[in-house]
Amino acid sequence: MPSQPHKASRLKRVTLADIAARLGVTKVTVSRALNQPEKVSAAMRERVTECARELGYMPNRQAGSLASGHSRLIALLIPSLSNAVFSELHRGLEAPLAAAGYQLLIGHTGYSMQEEERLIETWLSFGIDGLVLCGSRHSPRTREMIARSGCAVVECMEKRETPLDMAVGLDQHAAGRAMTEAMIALGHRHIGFLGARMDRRVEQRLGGWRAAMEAAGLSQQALLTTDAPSSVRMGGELLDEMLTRWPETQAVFCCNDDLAAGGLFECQRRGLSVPDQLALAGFNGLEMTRGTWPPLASVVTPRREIGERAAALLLARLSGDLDATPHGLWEDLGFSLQTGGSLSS
Amino acid sequence: MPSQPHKASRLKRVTLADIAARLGVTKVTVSRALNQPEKVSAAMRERVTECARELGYMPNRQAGSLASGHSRLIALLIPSLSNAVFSELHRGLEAPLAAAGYQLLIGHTGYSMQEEERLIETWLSFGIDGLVLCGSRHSPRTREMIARSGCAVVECMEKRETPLDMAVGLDQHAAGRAMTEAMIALGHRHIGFLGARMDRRVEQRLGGWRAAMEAAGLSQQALLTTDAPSSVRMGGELLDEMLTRWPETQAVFCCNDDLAAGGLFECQRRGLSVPDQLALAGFNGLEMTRGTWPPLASVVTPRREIGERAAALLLARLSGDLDATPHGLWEDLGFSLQTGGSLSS
DNA sequence: ATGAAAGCGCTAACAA
DNA sequence: TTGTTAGCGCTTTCAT
Repeated sequence: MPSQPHKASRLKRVTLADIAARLGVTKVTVSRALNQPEKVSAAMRERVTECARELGYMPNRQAGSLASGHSRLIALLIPSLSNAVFSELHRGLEAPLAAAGYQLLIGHTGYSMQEEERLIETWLSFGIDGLVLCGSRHSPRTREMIARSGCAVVECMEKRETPLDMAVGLDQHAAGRAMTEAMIALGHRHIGFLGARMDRRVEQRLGGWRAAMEAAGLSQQALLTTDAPSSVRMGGELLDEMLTRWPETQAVFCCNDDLAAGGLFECQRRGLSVPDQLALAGFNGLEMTRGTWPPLASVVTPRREIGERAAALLLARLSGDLDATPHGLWEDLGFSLQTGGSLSS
Repeated sequence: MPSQPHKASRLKRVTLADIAARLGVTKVTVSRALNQPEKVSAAMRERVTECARELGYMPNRQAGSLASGHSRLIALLIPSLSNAVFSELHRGLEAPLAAAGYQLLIGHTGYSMQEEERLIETWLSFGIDGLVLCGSRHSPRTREMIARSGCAVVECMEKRETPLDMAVGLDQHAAGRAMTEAMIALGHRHIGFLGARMDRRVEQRLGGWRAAMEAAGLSQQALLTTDAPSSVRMGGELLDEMLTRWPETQAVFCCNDDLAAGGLFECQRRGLSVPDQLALAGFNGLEMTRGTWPPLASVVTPRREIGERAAALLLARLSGDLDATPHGLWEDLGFSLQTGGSLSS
């Protein structure tokens, strides 16, 4: 590694040894006073904390982790920073993990398995104790590294019959099917599907739409997908194309709420009334769906609860409650439908 | 620290020593073959990489960092995970830092100075080499820890006359003023301001609105703010209240695009035509503003460029180009106005 | 309640 | 090109 002139200019680091020397005790005592205060006399505790404060001591956790073999670090890998779904997953994880003394790291994969692999390699080499992943698609090397490391893992969001270790989420296929069935039940026959950023979860939702349409004997013709990132604007463009190609369309199921919001704006642009002339539904039930006009119908997914449950599983695993949380565990947290609004008045 | 039964169950870690023993050389040689391949014979390089692969070797970066004194880790602290502004800042940082061999850590402060302090303490104790912060408000302890550590720092987004080290962003006050002046130039007299999540940047934008209104001799009465998080829904609620209390309002400047989008939906709910009956503007110029109908007027901020510039400054500092990047440096990357659409047809 | 010794896995500086 | 010697700062035993 190259030299680092900048750091060279800093003050010398204060270490346990400095405190120990100043107090005429050994490093062990100082370490205990700071990390296991009950194992040290009240007087000593007092003197050590006072001196640490005075000198501006900051522990070196690299050294600590190296010596102890664990870091109290848990990494969360999310596909997208701007997708509110993952920020709510994060919210669910953060509090319980922090309460148990774990620090949550956030990594950004950009929906790339390769980037996921790179990040996991980095995190593992920094000694993380646990890992939270989104989805169930991982490279072979990712699987191998995780297995070797013995790191606790939870896979989130989608159904996972054979998890790497533990998994918690919902059945995206069933959710897609349920919403489509609701649309059919409202009397719609020409129901289109709009999908962007076609990752596994979106494909599962699409599968649900297909299953429902097929079961009802309806045409699966009005289908438009793109691998490009999902966005409000993309929703408008896709809906425009759909209405141009299949003008008979009565209802559109969008693979997420951003797309559906864009669809809502496109309807305004065209002067189409929602839901009277066109019914619209999204997926995830983000906060936004209750701020649009009309309110957006959507499949509400328990993102935050998934995070909370994932945290609980991780903590159980890390604390050694092995029997209570069997490997291969899969928990289904379900979903619910938010109808009305953009679907029916 | 508590015991860790889970990790105990894993395979023994493969270390440099294992490879060295197997090859009948010393650890140093193996370390060199892996990290400074040019310092070792081609044959040796070959044997080492092969053996490392075979044994599934994964370096321990805690040990490496501890020994070398640097980690090649840079932390980015963002106030909100779901705000697209910060995800684009991240995007700007990521590529250049990765290209230079640095790993970017993401931390989430939730707009809390205290959480920022806690995170910085954690990251510093894990030996980060650089730090990217949003904004210029930091607790005294945060400043002190950063100073002691000698860690390179860039403060992003807002104007900063006296940075901790380096800063890059834009003048939020001037941006707020410019948009307000544009609204005035369009002939509007009753211009309201809507603000949520009143952090420093939003306060500066509000200050810009005030300055422009005052300069034009207009009333600053139509002002509604809340400390609650910003959201589409909140935008609708605030606009509803504003139009109820000040029915004469002709134009509304929202402190960000989410709020403005909510305002757009509220106008639909009320059957108000935008911009004919009410003009609307947001702030940031997110992708979304080009997906609404009508397209949303907004102040376009160079978030991505700020990230790229921050990365460049950090790398310059870390590589020792001290003279080229003076401490106390502040770079203004400006802004631009996106008008038309929701502001005027 | 405190200490002594040993070592976590790696890299830096210097030798050969 | 490769090896030797010393740590980095902390936490573990195991003693006392």
